[in-house]
Amino acid sequence: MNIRVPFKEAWSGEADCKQCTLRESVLFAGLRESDFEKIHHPINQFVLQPGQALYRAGDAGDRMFTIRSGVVKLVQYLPDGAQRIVRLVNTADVTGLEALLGKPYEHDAIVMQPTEVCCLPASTVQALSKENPDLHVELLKRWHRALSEADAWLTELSTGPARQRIARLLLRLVHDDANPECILFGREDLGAMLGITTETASRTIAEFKRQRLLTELGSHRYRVDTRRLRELLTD
Amino acid sequence: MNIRVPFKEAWSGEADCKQCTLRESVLFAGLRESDFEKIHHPINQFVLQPGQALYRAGDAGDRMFTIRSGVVKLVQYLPDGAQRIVRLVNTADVTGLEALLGKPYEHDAIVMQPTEVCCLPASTVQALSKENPDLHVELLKRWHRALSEADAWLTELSTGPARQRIARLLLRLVHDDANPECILFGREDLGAMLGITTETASRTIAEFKRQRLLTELGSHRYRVDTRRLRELLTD
DNA sequence: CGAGGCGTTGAATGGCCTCAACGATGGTGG
DNA sequence: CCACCATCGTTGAGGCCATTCAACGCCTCG
Repeated sequence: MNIRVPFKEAWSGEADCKQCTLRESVLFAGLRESDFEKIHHPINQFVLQPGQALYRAGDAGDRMFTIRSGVVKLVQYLPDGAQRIVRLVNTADVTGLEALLGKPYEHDAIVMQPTEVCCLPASTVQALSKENPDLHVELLKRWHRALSEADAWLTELSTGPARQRIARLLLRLVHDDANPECILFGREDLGAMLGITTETASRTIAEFKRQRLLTELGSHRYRVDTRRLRELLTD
Repeated sequence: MNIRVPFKEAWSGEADCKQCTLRESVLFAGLRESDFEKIHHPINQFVLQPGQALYRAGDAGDRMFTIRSGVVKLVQYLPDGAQRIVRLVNTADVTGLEALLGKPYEHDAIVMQPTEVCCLPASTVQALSKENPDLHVELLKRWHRALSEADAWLTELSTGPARQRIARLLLRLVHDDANPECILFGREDLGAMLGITTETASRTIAEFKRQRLLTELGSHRYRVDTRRLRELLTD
């Protein structure tokens, strides 16, 4: 289904980390002038399209990825073929941290929207982090963040009846409470995130629309009635 | 229900990390002779009894804990009171890593069996890790391990029907395939781990016993028919 | 001996899954 | 430009599985 793309086809340039527009929030935020001189391998940038894989579970982990824009899903599979989306990776997040320890990737990382990524060779990050404690701390923060996310997915998105799970997911997807909009995923992905079937996901979303908890704005965009959704969770 | 215990009551001595019997597998495995001199605060050891809390969600995170023996559950709560066990911490694992970043703990850490712990002040670990890259890597490994566990709990223990979840949990609890025994938890904890009710947990365990997939050995110990359990997962 | 905690079991309900059909949408090729 | 097909979302019917509420036995402990 999802085709792995030779990175060449998606290559979109060589990054200038010093000038990076995400510099504030990005892994390399704490780098000093002198550190940049130690980056010998160029940092490449890519653009990927929905359905393409950033990496696959089991691949030798030799690089990490900073998401500059877009969304990536991390997918794990059970022996019987069942799949579960374990986490989402958003703008300014780093994924593929396993590479830092020389371990193979543990998920399929599959792009859900057009996505720009920077590709950080594990060896480069290893070398830099040996001498720069700030980067060190920054790495721990990323790992902490991933773990918090993982725990939240378990308690919020895999607990209770389907309506509550969907409600919690929607509230999670709305970043700005003043402008409560979000982009919703395909029903299959919804199911894989919440541990329910695509039909149940579809039915519940449809029901929310009828109850005007959701208003469709076109092209997968929805307005969310956060207040009533929250009520639904406390009753 | 679970009472927080002033650590004084459980205090069982001051650790000599150099002579630690877990030295091989423990966080401080990579420490050099010279590093030990930098440990100014003593490393305290404690013994806790089932039901006691190592720490509580929201507590200021100022120390991390190495489990020397026993099992600790990490619990998260939903606003409506529902609770979920998100991970277990076993012998030689470290918990409370949040403290390293100065963040409050994110779970209740509650002891399930009589448990020995070492208490590592966050400041000590921070200081040591600034200068010792081995400890640095060791920390990343712990974090990686926690994250892998978290993902596995989601895909293996929170996916599919109750029977499969329990089967997967049992297989996970058996460490030695040649001697397939495990210690089983209370039904309430089982439910909280798997996202099912205590009744369903009880019913399923009882059914497994009737089918001789499980044989009770007394005091929560069970013999597990790993082969037939695995078959159950692939059909 | 009584009380409370824990595991088990029953009956009934309801929610979710399965299987199936159908409409809408969007991209492709004639 | 339109017919065609594939994909995706929706909806229905039926059945199973898990939940809910309840009762009961067992054990430990005060």
